[in-house]
Amino acid sequence: MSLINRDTDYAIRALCFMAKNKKKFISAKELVRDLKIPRPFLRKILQTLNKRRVLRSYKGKSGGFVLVQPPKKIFVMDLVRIFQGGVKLRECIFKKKPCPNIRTCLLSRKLKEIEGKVISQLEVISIASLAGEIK
Amino acid sequence: MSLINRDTDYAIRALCFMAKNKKKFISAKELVRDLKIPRPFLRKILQTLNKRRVLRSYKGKSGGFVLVQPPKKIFVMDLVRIFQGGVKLRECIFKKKPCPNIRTCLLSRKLKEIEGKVISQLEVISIASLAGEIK
DNA sequence: AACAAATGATACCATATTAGTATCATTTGT
DNA sequence: ACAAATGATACTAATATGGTATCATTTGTT
Repeated sequence: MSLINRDTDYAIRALCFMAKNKKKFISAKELVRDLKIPRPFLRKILQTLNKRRVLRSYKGKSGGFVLVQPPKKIFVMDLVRIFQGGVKLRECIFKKKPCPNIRTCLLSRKLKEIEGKVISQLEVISIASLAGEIK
Repeated sequence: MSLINRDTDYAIRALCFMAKNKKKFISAKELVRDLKIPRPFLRKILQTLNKRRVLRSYKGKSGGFVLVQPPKKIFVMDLVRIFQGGVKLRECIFKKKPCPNIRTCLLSRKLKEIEGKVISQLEVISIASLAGEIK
């Protein structure tokens, strides 16, 4: 029931590393060395971040990845959306039919409220705030 | 990533039903008929609720289950604890070693905060509040 | 005393999700 | 031309979850 899965987690770490090295291209190799994430796995994540334009990738020798936006403007919630499709704390068990139970729906309503609060909290955690070492 | 799994969900429904029929013993049979939950599955849930003394069971012909406490005093968070072991929105990926990353731990701290808020919200949703039909 | 109707305990299976791996194609600086 | 980088995609393994099946025990009723 983790709010954040491994993809998101690894993405956050990679982005934090990059936030502190903004000057140059960063290759998957460097990230693997620093973050100790399995290489093919990290590459998949970087590719996704590229497609979703959080990063921009450059092929070829001495290629790598660069942040597209400043770390202040990248939020944990963005990554949760990319890698987990958002936060859904309440999937209705009856996916197709309308809920047969009023009670269930009362519960749903309350869970939706909680969900909204969680989302708005994730929307203000920036990569910058996580990357800061001393602060 | 649902906050509530099926066990908890079914338990809530069963308890809501019982909350409205407090007078007599209620058998698994009746609950199955009303709730449309697979029988052996519901029975397992009722057994757990009995062990954790949310219900009390009575064997034998015309036996069944009774609520031990008033519905006002049974909270969704109690059931989440029973069936899901609580709410853990952040399992540290590095279970054994201490986290190698400061950033990860900064994130952990923020997620813990969110988790605490979620828990306190679940702690005030009572079965009574979910069972009420017209209200 | 026997039987039926209820719960108790427990072992099992099937499916979906998740984590992680492997492979080959494409691009590009030197 | 080659090496070093990313792009795309298919596959495998482990774990969690949802659900089923079976047999034992208890107890009211006749």
